[in-house]
Amino acid sequence: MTQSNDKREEGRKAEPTKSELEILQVLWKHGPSTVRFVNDRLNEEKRAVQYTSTLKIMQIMFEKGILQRDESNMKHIYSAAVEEQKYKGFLLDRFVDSLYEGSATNLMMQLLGNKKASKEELDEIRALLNKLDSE
Amino acid sequence: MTQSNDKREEGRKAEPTKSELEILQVLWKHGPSTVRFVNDRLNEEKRAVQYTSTLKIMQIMFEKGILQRDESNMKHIYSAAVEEQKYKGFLLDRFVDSLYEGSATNLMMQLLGNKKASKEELDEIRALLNKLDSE
DNA sequence: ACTAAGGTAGGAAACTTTTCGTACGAACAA
DNA sequence: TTGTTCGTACGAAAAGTTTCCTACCTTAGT
Repeated sequence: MTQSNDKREEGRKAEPTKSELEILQVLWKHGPSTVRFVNDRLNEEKRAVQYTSTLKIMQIMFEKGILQRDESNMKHIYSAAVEEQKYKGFLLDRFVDSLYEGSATNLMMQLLGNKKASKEELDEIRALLNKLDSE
Repeated sequence: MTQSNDKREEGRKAEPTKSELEILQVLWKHGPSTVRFVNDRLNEEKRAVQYTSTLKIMQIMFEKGILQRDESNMKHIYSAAVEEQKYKGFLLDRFVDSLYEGSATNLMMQLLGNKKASKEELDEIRALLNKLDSE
């Protein structure tokens, strides 16, 4: 056996659905929260969604191991079980693989050509490039 | 009325599914093709999939306006109705919006920090940056 | 004319994801 | 104690996606 048993399956967050992603964003942004809180944020920032719908999805995510929860109180407190940067990196890799044949550069090209980046952002990127270079 | 009627709805390719994306890739890469050809490519490069399954999905995509087809022959010739760069740009925007709050820079940071880019790629990016700067 | 091969079309079935109705428990105010 | 509010849990319905079975048409070979 390697290091992976069937207890948590660290690496297998195969397909985060759109809803799951929205919920993760809220938890990453605001930290551990109740279902009520998450649902309110979704309704404010995204779209109308019923309380029990949010609850259901969060329960499912909990079962999948994407979320953790503290059940010591009646109001369960949920939090992301996956690290934001790691997880986004994982999704990014998949995205790059599926659309740009795995070439981050291709994506960059597209991004830069897209006028999505302002002057300041370009400078920022340049700075980062230099920083990476000197390492 | 503006210029949009209900005939084609240019802008509304809401949710490309995974399968749809795979098919688009094939068509972008190889140009106008028969269903048979696309299906063969999918089976070679991706995964086992039945001919009629591919057919079905391509028919649906046609109805959605994502694909065009030439029916003058018995063997319909399908092609992408959406431009590769434009469409990928669209998907990229959505991706950036949903994961990085619309900040391309944030994404870049992640990308560069991810070691997904090699030395040569970094140089390439730098070159592109300079080119953009002088415009 | 007949058959075989290969194509399209349509619909049913299987899965997955999302939404919601309902039941029920705990906390609290009157 | 009783009623109201707010929470969880469960399960079914609804919607979307994917797969595949079947019917039927066209072409080419015999």
